Amino acid sequence: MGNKNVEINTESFTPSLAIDCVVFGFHENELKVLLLKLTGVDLWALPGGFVHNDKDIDEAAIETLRIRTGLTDIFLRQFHTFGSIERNDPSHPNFLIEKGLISKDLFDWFNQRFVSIGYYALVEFSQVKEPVPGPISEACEWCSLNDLPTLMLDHKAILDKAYKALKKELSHQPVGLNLLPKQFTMSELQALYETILDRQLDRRNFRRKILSYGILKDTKKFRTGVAHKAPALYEFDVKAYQKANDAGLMMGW
Amino acid sequence: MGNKNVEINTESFTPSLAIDCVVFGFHENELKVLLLKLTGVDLWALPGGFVHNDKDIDEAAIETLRIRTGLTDIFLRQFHTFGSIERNDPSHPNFLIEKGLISKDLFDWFNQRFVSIGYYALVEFSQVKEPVPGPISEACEWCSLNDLPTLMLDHKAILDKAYKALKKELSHQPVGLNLLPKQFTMSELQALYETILDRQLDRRNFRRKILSYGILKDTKKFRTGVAHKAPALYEFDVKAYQKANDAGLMMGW
DNA sequence: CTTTCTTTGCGTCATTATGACACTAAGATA
DNA sequence: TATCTTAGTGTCATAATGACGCAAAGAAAG
Repeated sequence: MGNKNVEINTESFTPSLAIDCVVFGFHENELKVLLLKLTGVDLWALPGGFVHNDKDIDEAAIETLRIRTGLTDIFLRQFHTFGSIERNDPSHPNFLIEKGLISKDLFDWFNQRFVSIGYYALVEFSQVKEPVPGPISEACEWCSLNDLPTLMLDHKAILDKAYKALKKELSHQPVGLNLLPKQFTMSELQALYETILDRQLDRRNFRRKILSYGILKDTKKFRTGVAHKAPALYEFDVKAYQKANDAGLMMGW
Repeated sequence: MGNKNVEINTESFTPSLAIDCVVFGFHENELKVLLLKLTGVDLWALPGGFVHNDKDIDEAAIETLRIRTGLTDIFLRQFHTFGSIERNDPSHPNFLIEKGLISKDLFDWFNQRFVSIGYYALVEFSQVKEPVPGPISEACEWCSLNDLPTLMLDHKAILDKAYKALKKELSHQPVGLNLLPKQFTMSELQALYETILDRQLDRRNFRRKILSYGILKDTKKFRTGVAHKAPALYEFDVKAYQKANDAGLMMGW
């Protein structure tokens, strides 16, 4: 079962090191995460990978994202490194072999102690047309944060920590450019904030505050064809957005 | 020169992984960092260490701190993992051997690619009586952040990032309990904040704000014997402090 | 075509938080 | 006793925030 697919040149990887990516997307007013379903088992995993000996760890994250989503130039943030000893489940390599996910010659590699560097990514949902599974997995899908399947090892803990980091980031940096399409309505932007913060916000106060940052550009266009009054379409003013991002703190939601 | 001292059982360490600690202290209105001076060279380094195969990475940081300061129960935060490929200077192991800092049989170990997990620690300056150097170093001293010596490899970058992280933390969590003695005056607390933020604060507004958080307890005692009006002594209300810490954000300095 | 309903866009108002600054009291020193 | 410096308290104007009202723009229903 798919052993042939798994060709890992373990020689070229830095031992003990892994990276895991929590890829967030926003769709239908829900936060989604990109997950891989292990082949033949009802277990899911975060997209991840190993670190090349002669590459930055950031490169490993970028490469993982490219492989799964096809996207380069993704918003990425390292948020935590996971290195507790319990995360290293000694039965895990056996499990992988039993399920035919890896071949026996990879046992030693997977039997190491791994420390995993966690990254989270923000991507525009619609840009990821067909996420591709890896050699160990049979599916790569967006899963709603509110309805997650069972995750491998400590991946649930990693995901939770990433979500917390994202929540925190939202209070200091204008998140949104990376999660929304080019043009969007005020309501859509607010929905994103409400979803991430998991809290209702007053419509009018939200508009006042977000506009006061001066990072939005009114496109003078309107979303038509939808019910009710046609809402104005906004874009991010990329220049001002970057400036606000560098300046940092604009907190308080 | 001191080769005898360096006995590292590299077998028991997780390969490729190192940890570095940025230990902050506050003394005479200055932020200090604990640094080690390499033996016989005018180069300094952050206290650090390797990770035992069967220990959490956090343990490695705790152990490093214990060895250098004698303190257990230290405030510790993982803030970033450094894994760029440039940080791995291939001439570094040679340098260590040339200077007699390590013996040749350790060459292979030090010649690996290392990824370093950065922690910062906050300690009460006076509690660290006599910081102890390691096998590679001849001195362990507090150095003022404003007047740092030349640091090894990318340790300056690590230190800078730690300082930034501390600054950020200050806006969200009540830092101070760990950096000040049990009892302190309002001015001393303010000086700490001003030092970390590197910015002057209005005396009266600072008092109002910090008191509004309800994390301070008036001890009803006064610092006597000093010049001018005797200032009141405060303590942290540990319970309220922890609560504020858990609740998170109270931002805005 | 008119009414109804929902969403958008703009605004008000009271409360709170913030920054700037004045004044008095306490205690050491001259 | 006068002087000087720091501590402690308060004021005031302005900015930021939270709660909420209302009219206009359409789509849908009658």
